[in-house]
This record gives sequence, C-alpha cells and structure tokens, in this order.
Amino acid sequence: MTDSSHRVVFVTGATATGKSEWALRVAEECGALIVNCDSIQLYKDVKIGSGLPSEADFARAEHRLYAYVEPPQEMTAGDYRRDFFELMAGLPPASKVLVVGGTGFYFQAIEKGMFETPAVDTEISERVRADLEERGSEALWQELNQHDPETAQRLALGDSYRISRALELCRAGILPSEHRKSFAPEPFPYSLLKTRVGRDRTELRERIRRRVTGMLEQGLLAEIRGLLERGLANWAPLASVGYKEGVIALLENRSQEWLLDEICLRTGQLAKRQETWFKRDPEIEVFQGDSSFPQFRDRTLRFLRGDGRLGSS
RNA sequence: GGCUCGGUAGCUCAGUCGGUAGAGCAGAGGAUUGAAAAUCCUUGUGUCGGCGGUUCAAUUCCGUCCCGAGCCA
Repeated sequence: MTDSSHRVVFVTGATATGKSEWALRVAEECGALIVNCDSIQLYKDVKIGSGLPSEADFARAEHRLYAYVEPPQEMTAGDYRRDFFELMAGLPPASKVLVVGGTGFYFQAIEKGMFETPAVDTEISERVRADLEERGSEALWQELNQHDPETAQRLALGDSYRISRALELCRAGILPSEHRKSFAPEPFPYSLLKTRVGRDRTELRERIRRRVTGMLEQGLLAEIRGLLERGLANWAPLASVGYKEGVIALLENRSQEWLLDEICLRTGQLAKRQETWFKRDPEIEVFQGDSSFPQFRDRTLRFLRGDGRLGSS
C-alpha cells in the first residue's frame, strides 16, 4: 500500500447496465487491468447466474479477482479488502486499474476501510444464529439494547442481520458503537476516479430480461443442480438473486416462465438497491446511457494516463 | 338459452348487518462497516363493472345490462 503511483477508476452501477463492456473497451485501449468488485463473481462455479464475463471477454484484457474463491469457502467485505490491497501491492508501478462491479459495500470497504474489530469465535456467532431462530429478532434486539443501547437504537427491530452481528460483538465483549465512534476512514492510497454507469429504468428492465433469458438458455438450472448435488445448498452464493429462485424452481417444480419472471423481478429490485447505494456518494460521476459512453471513455482514459487532473495525489 | 358463483388499488383478494374502503404482492423512495445479489425501513383515493330504482345516504339492498368462470340444456 506504499506505492501510490497507481491510478484507479471505480466503474460502479447496477447489474446489467453494461459497465463491464464499457470498462473492457477502455482497458483494451490503454492496457488497464480490470479488477472485480462484485460479491458473487468472486466465487468459482457460479458462472452463469452471476453473469461472469465470458472467456472471450476475459481474453480482451487482464482480469483479477474473478471466480477464485473455492466452495464452500465464503468471503466477507474484509476478506475482499485484504485481497484487493494484496493484489495492488503486487502490481508494477504506475498501473492502470479499473475496479468494476455492483457491490457498493465492497467499494466502500476498499475506499474507506473497515472498523477494526477482532474476529469473533465461531461458537459465539453460531449461538447467536441459533438464538435468532428460537427467539426472533426482537428478543435479540432487547438483549442488544442491554449491552449497547446506542447501536440498538440505530437498528430496526426486524433487521435480524445487523442485530445478530452487533450482538455477536457484544457477547464477545466488544461494543459496536465504540468502534463506530473511534473509526477514522483512512485515505485511499491511490489516485481515484469514481464513475457510475446509469441507465433508464425501463431500458434496464429490458436489458435484465434479455440477460436472464440468456442465463436460462445457457443452462442456469443445470448449474444449480450441480451445486446442489455437491451439497452446497447453504453456500452463500446460492442465496443470491437467480440462484435462490432457481433452487425454488427445482424444489417446487416451477415452470420456466415462472422462473424467468421471478428472476427478472428480483434482479430489478436488486438494481434499485444498488442505485440507491451509489447515488448517495456525490463524488461519483454519472454517465447516463450509451450516448454518454464517449464522455466516459475520454474521462477515464485521460485520468488513467495521468493528464486528466492537476496535481492529483 | 337457463342456473350458480364472481367483477373492489397495477396483480391476488378482504370488507362495509347501508354512512364513499383495506391487506399481501408489485411499484416508488430510503438505510447500509466483516453473510451485502444479503438484511431491513417508509409509502395505499381507487368512477368498489355500466345504467336505473329504493333511501336523508348505496360500493353495500332491488332491477337490468355487460364481462369472466363453472354447471345444466
């Protein structure tokens, strides 16, 4: 992390906006490296449903952090951050990097850093999960409120996910609210440009439908069946959009039409959440639709070549 | 053609023993610090199928017509 001569562009955006293709074209032109920032494309053996780039696309530019995590291993934002900086540290000086993906939380993890909390015993987290099953999220919220009222107040009673995590820390003797308070984001160590590929909602829905149709034709269900046969039903990626619905389709014997509609619906909802995340950051430059690709291209190329910004640090 | 059951929010439906109506889903907006493609939060006025009648008052009762499903001819 000491070499700060790399130049990094975040290419963010909702799923199916076409950000991979945009990044690829820029990479081809200037020899940039493409780094994944998608929480599912990190994993091996979830090619079709995660929308992993094709072999042909992989051949167009150098790609990193794609399909490298072996099942049943699971990643966290912290793991991703570690892998990202390890990769960056190993690059030749003055590398050009395009970080492409739709996982806002992971972009945040590399840009701003994470709270430094010690690892929690798996025993404790398993206990919390079991308690959640038995007693429900409100009961856990009550317990959290005993330990750390400040954190409890921030969380909705139904937010089982965050309540569990916070309670886990409390039971391990850590106060989440204190970590939050003492946290100071460390500056990103490289020159950074943040972009987002925007897309009109109706157009995006059409693109999603086309893409999901393609996934089904390529054999999404067969891919899922294979994963289930390997005993991976509880593996995190199988809970993601496309896989979750596919598992239900297999178990409940649903029709292809049902599955197509269901995945399109859930993907659209995912896209909205992704947009909400990225919209929050006013530093992200938005490029709306195909007609603004030329501007995107100029902006990113100039930045990567180092003549786009005066005295950037 | 006759009988029966339906026609209420974009969809599926609930409801009003007559005082102009509400859930789930969808949609929209938002949150987000170690599972994040996850997990949550906020948000519901619509000629209650059309037209007539009864009534102070009808989406609710009555008549009739239209549409859908089923049964009988």
